[in-house]
Amino acid sequence: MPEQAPRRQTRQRTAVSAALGAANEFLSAQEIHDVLRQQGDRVGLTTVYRALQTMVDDDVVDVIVRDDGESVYRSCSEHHHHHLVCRRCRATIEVEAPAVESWAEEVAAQHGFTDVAHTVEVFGVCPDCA
Amino acid sequence: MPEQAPRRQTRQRTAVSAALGAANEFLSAQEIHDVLRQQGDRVGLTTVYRALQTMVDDDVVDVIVRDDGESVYRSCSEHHHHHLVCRRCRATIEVEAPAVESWAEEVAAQHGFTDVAHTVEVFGVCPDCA
DNA sequence: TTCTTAATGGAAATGATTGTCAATTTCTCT
DNA sequence: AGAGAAATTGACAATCATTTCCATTAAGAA
Repeated sequence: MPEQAPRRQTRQRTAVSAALGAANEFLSAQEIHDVLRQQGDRVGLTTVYRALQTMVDDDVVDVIVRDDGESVYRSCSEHHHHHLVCRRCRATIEVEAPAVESWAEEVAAQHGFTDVAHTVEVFGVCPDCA
Repeated sequence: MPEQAPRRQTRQRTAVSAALGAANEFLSAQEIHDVLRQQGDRVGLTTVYRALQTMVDDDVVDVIVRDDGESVYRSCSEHHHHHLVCRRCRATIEVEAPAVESWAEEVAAQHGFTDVAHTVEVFGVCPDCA
């Protein structure tokens, strides 16, 4: 199952990766593009989108689609996890959800569903913003 | 907290509501618009969007944003619940998630988060489609 | 170094959703 | 029933994130 896609190391991809690594929150493609520009890294917006997409495919970056439909990205650890996100400052904490994992399996099984996946995001206001 | 917005009963709103009630799956605004048109109900697309929005505000309709960023709607029961959705035929089942509720509270509290909310959706392939 | 092909990026296209605003309709009040 | 204020409608234009195009550039293997 290891789908080995050719992936060349370019200045642009490195830049996107670095920007994402420096941030501790979810950023949109456009925000990343702005950050890079302010640093003097000239990278096409299209390229930013493409870089993010490949990183998502490679499972080194997480995506969530916000309520307004915009996608936001964040570099992540490899193992399965979920997020606790501050709706004010956007600070993000990765959390484990063993209870949820088993619950999802169970509910799905109960109804005869297979090939199960799930999305879980928790939103709130962090201590600093409260 | 009861925000009593004036809501007039119109042919269009009734039509959207009925279409949504008849379906047992999440439909996009455009799909609802198509369904109505095929029934001979001539309703403007803009109006469909607005009707759905008010219904969401009134908590009689659920929305979820799909991975591609498109919003899909479904009439729902009043109480808090989550969804088990077939990724093939889109059939949807409302499920309770007591374990998840408490887990979310707990995790949020652990990190000092307040004003907590969460989203949970489970996807899979239903028995009929498997 | 040369070659093959992935990667880039600016501009144009796409597609869902929202804004505009004049015309229409609901519903309350008389 | 009639009048009138305010909500609603709908065709079209405008937004805006994301994608497509495609000619140019650059990465990495030979």
